[in-house]
Amino acid sequence: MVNKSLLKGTLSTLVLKQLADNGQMYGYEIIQKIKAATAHQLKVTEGALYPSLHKLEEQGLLTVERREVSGRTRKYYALSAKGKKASQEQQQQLQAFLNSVQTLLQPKTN
Amino acid sequence: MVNKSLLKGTLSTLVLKQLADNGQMYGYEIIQKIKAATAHQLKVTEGALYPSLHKLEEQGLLTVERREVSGRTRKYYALSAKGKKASQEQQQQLQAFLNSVQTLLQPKTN
DNA sequence: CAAGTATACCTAAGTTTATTAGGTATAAAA
DNA sequence: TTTTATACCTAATAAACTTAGGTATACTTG
Repeated sequence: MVNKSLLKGTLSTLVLKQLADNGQMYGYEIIQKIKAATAHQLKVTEGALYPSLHKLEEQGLLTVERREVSGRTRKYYALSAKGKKASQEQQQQLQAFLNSVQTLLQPKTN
Repeated sequence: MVNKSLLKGTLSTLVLKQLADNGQMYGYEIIQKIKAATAHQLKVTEGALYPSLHKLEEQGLLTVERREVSGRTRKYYALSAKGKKASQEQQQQLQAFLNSVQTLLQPKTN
């Protein structure tokens, strides 16, 4: 009943950041990486991730390459030039947002 | 064209926190407080805040009291007992979420 | 004094972005 | 052989915003 995902709006920024850090990645891998990096705190669902990837691709921020790996198809995504720029901008905005929220969450000094 | 609000999901938690810190507050005041506290970084719109307050009230987290002040009606909100508990829980969850996102935003150590 | 700005509340339509709940398919493990 | 992991996908629904209005009073300013 709790925790209806605080993720809204931040997912695409986090995806871009993963690709900025790791170069080529496929969807399933992104999900696992985020889960591992946050000690299973953040769990990106496939229903959120795949549409997000498709949108980023559509916006020209990602390039895609299909590859067969041990019998399965993977779609490797990477940042385009436009995507690199967007990634940096969105990281800065998200950081500013985090700072603001963090400020508001500070315990009140009575 | 930028910045389609990263606020999604966090607003009600921030509202509860404001009330936890300041006791009674009215809607317009909450908007100004958040704007001021974040150096105009976070701007809560009325279209977001008022429905949020109504929902929190509906959930029994807030109590309301109408008051006339210098010719205008204000609705003063305060945390109920249930609201105090919810406020603390939601703060903790939001903090955990911020920590996770912050971790993911850390510059990669190559 | 009139007009604009600030204060103070509200809602409805539309958009975005997630959740939930499916679906397909192969490979590895039990 | 059945389950779990890997790997992709989408459609219906829900939540939570933005945008763009509306009403009304008080204060400020040319």
